[in-house]
Amino acid sequence: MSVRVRFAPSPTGYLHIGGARTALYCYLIAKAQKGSFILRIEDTDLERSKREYELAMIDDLKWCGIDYDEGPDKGGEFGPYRQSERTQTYLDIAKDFVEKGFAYPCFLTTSELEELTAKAESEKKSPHAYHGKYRDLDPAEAKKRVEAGEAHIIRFKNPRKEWSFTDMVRGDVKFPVDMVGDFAIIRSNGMPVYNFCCVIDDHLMKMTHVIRAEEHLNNTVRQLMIYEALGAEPPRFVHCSLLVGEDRQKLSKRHGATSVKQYREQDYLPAALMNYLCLLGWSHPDETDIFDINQMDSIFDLNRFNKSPAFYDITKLKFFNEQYLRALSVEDLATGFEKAIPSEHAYHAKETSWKLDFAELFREKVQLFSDIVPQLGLIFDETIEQTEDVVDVNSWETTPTIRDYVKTRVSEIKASGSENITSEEFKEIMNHLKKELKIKGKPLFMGLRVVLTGKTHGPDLSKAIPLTPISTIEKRLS
RNA sequence: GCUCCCAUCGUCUAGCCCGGUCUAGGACACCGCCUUUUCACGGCGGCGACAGGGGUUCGAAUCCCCUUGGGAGUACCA
Repeated sequence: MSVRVRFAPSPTGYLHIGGARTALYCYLIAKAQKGSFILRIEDTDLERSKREYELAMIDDLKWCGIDYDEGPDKGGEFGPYRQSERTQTYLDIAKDFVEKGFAYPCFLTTSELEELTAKAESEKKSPHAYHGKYRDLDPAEAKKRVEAGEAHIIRFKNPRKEWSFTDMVRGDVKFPVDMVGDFAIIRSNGMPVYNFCCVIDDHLMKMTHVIRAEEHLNNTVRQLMIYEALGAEPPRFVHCSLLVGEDRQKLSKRHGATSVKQYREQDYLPAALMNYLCLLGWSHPDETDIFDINQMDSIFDLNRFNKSPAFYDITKLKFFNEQYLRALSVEDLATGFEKAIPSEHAYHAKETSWKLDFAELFREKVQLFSDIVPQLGLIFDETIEQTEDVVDVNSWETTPTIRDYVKTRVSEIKASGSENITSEEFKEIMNHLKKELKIKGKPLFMGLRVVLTGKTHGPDLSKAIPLTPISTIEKRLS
């Protein structure tokens, strides 16, 4: 039987970094086994789910390079792939469950439930100890009350036995009899609940593997019960490790940039992000770390998951991004810059050679700008448009001499109508300083750099200066 | 509280299943040197870990138990 794996996000926000990693794993496993990868939208929580998020998620997945075979916008043999469009299926099964005694209507009101939960807490009992109040109500009477229109939910009747399953990452996992109570499967508004829909769909859509993060591990016990009631064989479960922040807690919004969208906006390269994410909880058999996720084929082995939670470290992400940035062709880099070039450089940007020169210059210097490296737009500023004086111009005694001479030459060049200093002219300036003024070594290079850029490090001057408008240079000299 | 899961350098991890080849390997970060008449890249090197305690064994990072620590779940969220 061919492998079928699904990624089932809830459209309640933008695609999360953790979600992207899970999606990536699902995608890679499906690919490695030549199976199918399915996108299913779990939007049964009417209040929180929004169509715009669904669209944004699909868009982000596309940006990540994670392509699925079946999904809400693609269709497929087992659709629809949006749970809100499958409500009747769930309701029919719930009804069947009630008739067969696997589930029952519960008339507990929200306030009653709160009271019982508080009572359980004070008695140091498990909070679900009282959820089964209507469990043994006569079915005929329950039916009568439901038909009379009394508010109710449908609860699953916990068969109260021990459960266990073999997780492909965790190994054998056992759950005790009273781990959960009689949990809800249909809300009072008539909408079904996650654990119920998830199992029904995984069954109906013929999933062979359920791959998700460890936060769902405990849900498995409820799901196992539903599989049994359905008379269905559960799929293979793969609970991979959680992504955590610096406080070691589950990665969430408060940890900073945690949505894929934010990295897109900062121009991170998707291949770099995927490569990094792939290694957070999984290891390559060859112990290599830079690799193309699309060239893994059967290398992606689900026996290589690490069980412990992984810290999402942006410093290391930046390293991956740098590696990918360097590997880009000069042409691709130049294309990437196009949108980032400020209008005052428009005359430059028209020249392909200028763009290529700049791209090449940039590539050499990627590391230098590691803080802002992903942001091509800002790179431009850092490389060419350094405006702040961060260094004392007089830290070298030769600096004033250099500045005076450079000032004179720049005025001359400008007077001749040039918009920038050519490499030849720059070389002449260097030679003059060297030969006529006898300045050499560090004072020469650093002096020139400080005079021209106001900083003590940056790209090779002979390359950067010809790319800088003469007006910008003049401003710095004044 | 209860249940489940986890535990190798600061971080991501290899090794663990099938004990010896591990004075524990790689990568990020950090530090140093070399290269470059700057910075960076690159090369070389350094710092740096088997949570603790008991077993089992000739031998344990690897197997077993306990302790400690961390995390997740405990919803009419997913």
